[in-house]
Amino acid sequence: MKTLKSQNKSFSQEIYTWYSLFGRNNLPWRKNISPYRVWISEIMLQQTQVKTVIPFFNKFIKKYPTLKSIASASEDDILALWTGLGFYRRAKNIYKTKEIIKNDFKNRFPKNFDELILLPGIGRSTAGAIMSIAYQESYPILDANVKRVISRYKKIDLNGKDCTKQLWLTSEELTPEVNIFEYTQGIMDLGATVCTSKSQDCMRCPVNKNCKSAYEDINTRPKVKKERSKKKIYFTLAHSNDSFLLFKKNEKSFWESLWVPYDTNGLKGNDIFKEPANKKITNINHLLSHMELDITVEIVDYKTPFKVKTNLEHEWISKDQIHNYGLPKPIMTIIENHG
DNA sequence: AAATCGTGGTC
DNA sequence: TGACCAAGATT
Repeated sequence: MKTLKSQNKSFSQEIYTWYSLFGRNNLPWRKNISPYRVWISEIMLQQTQVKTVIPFFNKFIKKYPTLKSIASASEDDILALWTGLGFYRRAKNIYKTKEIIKNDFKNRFPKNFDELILLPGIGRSTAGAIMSIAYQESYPILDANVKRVISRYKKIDLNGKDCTKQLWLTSEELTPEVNIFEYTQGIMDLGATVCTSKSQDCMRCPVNKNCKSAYEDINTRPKVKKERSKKKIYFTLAHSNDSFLLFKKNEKSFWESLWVPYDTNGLKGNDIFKEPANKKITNINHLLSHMELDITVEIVDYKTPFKVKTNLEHEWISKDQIHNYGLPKPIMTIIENHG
């Protein structure tokens, strides 16, 4: 019988070995690993670069180091720690999930994939990451790194139909039963440092031998051509005695549940404000992923805070308390710079 | 199932 | 410098 046992190590073994030599071991969520910390980091890392997440993760963990410590946190508490990070639904989902874990799991972090994937904000990839990193059980992931690495390795067209299904099947095939922790971290590190979206350093790649795209100058990026719709927003930001009048945004749209100035809804003369002692208008162009905001903010200064006649949820928030509230980045910037 | 959901890194 | 895109999930 012809035994064609390959002299080469398998894909996962190569990744494992490479990780032990070149893995990024200094990332904060790779220290003191717990299911809770893995969960928080994985949520923050969704569609967000490592470099961006690091300070947010550290700040979050400093305030809420454990599942127990976050048990009684409010949604606003969690949103406050998300200010400036974006995709604020993630923070709301962290709130929902910790409530579910508290009420339905006796505040013990779920250990099964089937339980994890039912939790808000945890999809297949995040559940797989928690299983493999926190519990060291063999589950595939499919984040941007894995997508890129295996699509090049197997030459899967990222613009093709059903490519997501193919990618998941491929990720399953390549995912090992053993050393799952190192493999999962390793393939992400490989995608982040060697096989990046803008450069393919095939010379340093541990799986270049069987890679169908090795040393090819290919572009595996999917075509994304999205028109950004434009939206005008008119805010009136009342300020007095170092406090700012903010309203909780309750529409099911962007920045939901964050605190913003009064939205005049495009009406020039607004109803709930008296004539201010001083006013100033600033204009900001702010990009979201799917739209372009043209924000006009009229900052109106008053000698003393006044009672606001409205049914809208609102508060006068002092500057030293502002960081306990969830605000969109551009609004936070305006407030920090005013005064 | 295409749209929605943020912000900053990177070149 | 504008454009791509990043440890995706949800509806």
